[in-house]
Amino acid sequence: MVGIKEVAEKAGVSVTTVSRVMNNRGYIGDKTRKKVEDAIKELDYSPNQIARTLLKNQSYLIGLIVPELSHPFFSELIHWIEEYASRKNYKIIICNSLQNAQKEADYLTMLRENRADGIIMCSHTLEIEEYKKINIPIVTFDRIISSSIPYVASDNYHGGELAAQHLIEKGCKNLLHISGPLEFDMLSNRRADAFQLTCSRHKVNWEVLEGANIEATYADNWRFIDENLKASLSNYDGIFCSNDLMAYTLVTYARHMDIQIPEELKVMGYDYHSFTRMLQEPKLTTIKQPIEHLGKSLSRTLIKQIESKDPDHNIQPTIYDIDLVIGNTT
Amino acid sequence: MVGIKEVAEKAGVSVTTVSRVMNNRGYIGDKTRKKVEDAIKELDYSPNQIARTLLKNQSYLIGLIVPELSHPFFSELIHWIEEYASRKNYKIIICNSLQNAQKEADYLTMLRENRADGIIMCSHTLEIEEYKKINIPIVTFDRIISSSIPYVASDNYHGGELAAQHLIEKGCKNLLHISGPLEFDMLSNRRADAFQLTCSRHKVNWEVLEGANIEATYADNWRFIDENLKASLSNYDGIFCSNDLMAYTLVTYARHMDIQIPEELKVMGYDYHSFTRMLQEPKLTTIKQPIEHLGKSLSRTLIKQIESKDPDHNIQPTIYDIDLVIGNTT
DNA sequence: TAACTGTGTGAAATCGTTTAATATATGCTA
DNA sequence: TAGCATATATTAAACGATTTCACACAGTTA
Repeated sequence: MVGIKEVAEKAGVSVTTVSRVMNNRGYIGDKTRKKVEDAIKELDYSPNQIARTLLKNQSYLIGLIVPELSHPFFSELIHWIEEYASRKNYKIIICNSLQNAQKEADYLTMLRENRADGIIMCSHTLEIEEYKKINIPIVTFDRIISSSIPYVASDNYHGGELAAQHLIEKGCKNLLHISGPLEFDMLSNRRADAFQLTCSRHKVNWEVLEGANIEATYADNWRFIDENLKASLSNYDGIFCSNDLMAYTLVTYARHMDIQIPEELKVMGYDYHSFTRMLQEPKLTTIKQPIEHLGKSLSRTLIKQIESKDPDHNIQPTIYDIDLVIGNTT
Repeated sequence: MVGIKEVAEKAGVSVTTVSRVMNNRGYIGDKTRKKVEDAIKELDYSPNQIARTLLKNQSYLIGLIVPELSHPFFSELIHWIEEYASRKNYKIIICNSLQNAQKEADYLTMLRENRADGIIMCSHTLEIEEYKKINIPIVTFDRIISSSIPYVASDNYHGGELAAQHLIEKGCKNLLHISGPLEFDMLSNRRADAFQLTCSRHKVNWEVLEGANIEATYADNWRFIDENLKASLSNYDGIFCSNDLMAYTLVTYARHMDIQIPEELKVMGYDYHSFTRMLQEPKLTTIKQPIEHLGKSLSRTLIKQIESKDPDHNIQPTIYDIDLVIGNTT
């Protein structure tokens, strides 16, 4: 591929002059500019950004690590992350961790070696120390890593509260929450906290069951329900699932067991991503995450951090409120 | 960030020696190796891949251009593209064209300037000439650009044929095909070709209506059906949609019009991606694309092309067969 | 006329690696 | 003792851009 040298040669000027024309810097005579532009066109010259990156130490590259990119929630989140980033001229390298700690660590190493300008972490399988030591601007989704690393999240506590309140208002007396895995200290765990507290406050029976995993298919969810709830399902009159896919599975499972939804059992989900919006029957009652805001905010927060001279400036967390979407399952 | 020079200084050797230790090249004494490794560890040295890329002219970067990354078909395709590529140590830059020609052209320029090793094109809004002149290894999905550019696709013709045959076998006499936009010469247009031919061969009435767009939401599809088929819907007893989302919308629309599915109208989709697999009611009859094979094959074909010395070697197209998945809408 | 200002251009250093060419020391063989 | 293979480490050029500094020339000002 032709470089700036060939262009300079063809135009009969120095490489400095070509660089000047390309970047509109310094004085350039009209005739010289013309000569250079002609040479660029004729040789179909394309400036080598790699060389620029090396010199300037700025790659305009953002690493995006997600637990599963084909999950409807994350694919939608990625959409908005990319939308904002591309408008600001940043590129996104997509890293699919599959919740595998080794893969996640490898991706971090790769991003560091390739001098990514920043990292958006939506997957959290490593210890906090691992993230702290990579020394690249980071913003996390749904997890607090340290006070110097900003995070973006929706108001999970409020989400859990709204869900419990809604079920209670609808008359439920025996509630169950099927939560995500609680082992890592993620902010989505606040849904379970709020759920418990709200139930207790209203003197309503409650239980929590861990089992709503991101990577689970319909069949996985079905199996989980069948193994853990087959016998006890009729004990509950309201179930709040930590994601819509589990809620959907539960609704069809319950119907299959001849339990009337919502009369005998009310079911709520969480997310309201493209799958749920598309779904017409049932229309799930769920908590809507502001995915567009979350995605854009992740990009915005990271880029602001990258471009601010003062590294400790603006590391405020951003928390978006959620909405209750009422369907016909409650 | 520390460079190889600082490491060399700390270890009391030359940069060449450090480079040798890193890459296991040439002779290195045990004591020297130890000194270097200690220095690397102590300084937390991370080799700069950008510099390597500049020198070797190999970025291990693949540009992936898709029309809409949050669409269930493409997000699943991306999953498998990434899966294969990451195993071969390639990185994926994700480019969401949104079917916008300007955005697509900008992405191509960006990938060229960043010296991507190759490009996977799943979005096709530009003229063929534009793709030919970028001079980077390309593989396309679902479109033939030139005889020197390999493509991967599923057997769209067979898909259209199977769909028509199935509806005919089920007794349909008046068929409609809601196709994708036919303006660009994409291989998915073969579905419409095969549909027409198969109908004609079996002496069955048929029509084709363009309107199944990738970016369409449920509401968009509903509006399309309402505007174009409201009056004529009862004229048909079988409709083959070019994607599952349109088929799903159509099923709910028809039911809303009190048309019995499948008794009065049989509906088929195309894709069988995660949304359709998750969906329990209706269970769509559809044509299953082998998304995993398609994604891996896109990566494999591109990487083979990148790594082969002979640039004209192995530009065979790859075509995967499809399957009929029978649900309860036919 | 000397100093200054505005305009236009080029040589060379720099970013962080790899690698070909070269140097040096050691031990072995003829 | 020269010749040679082996082992180890270094020097310097290269990759393709940007940028600092230097310089040349023309016109203006004091």
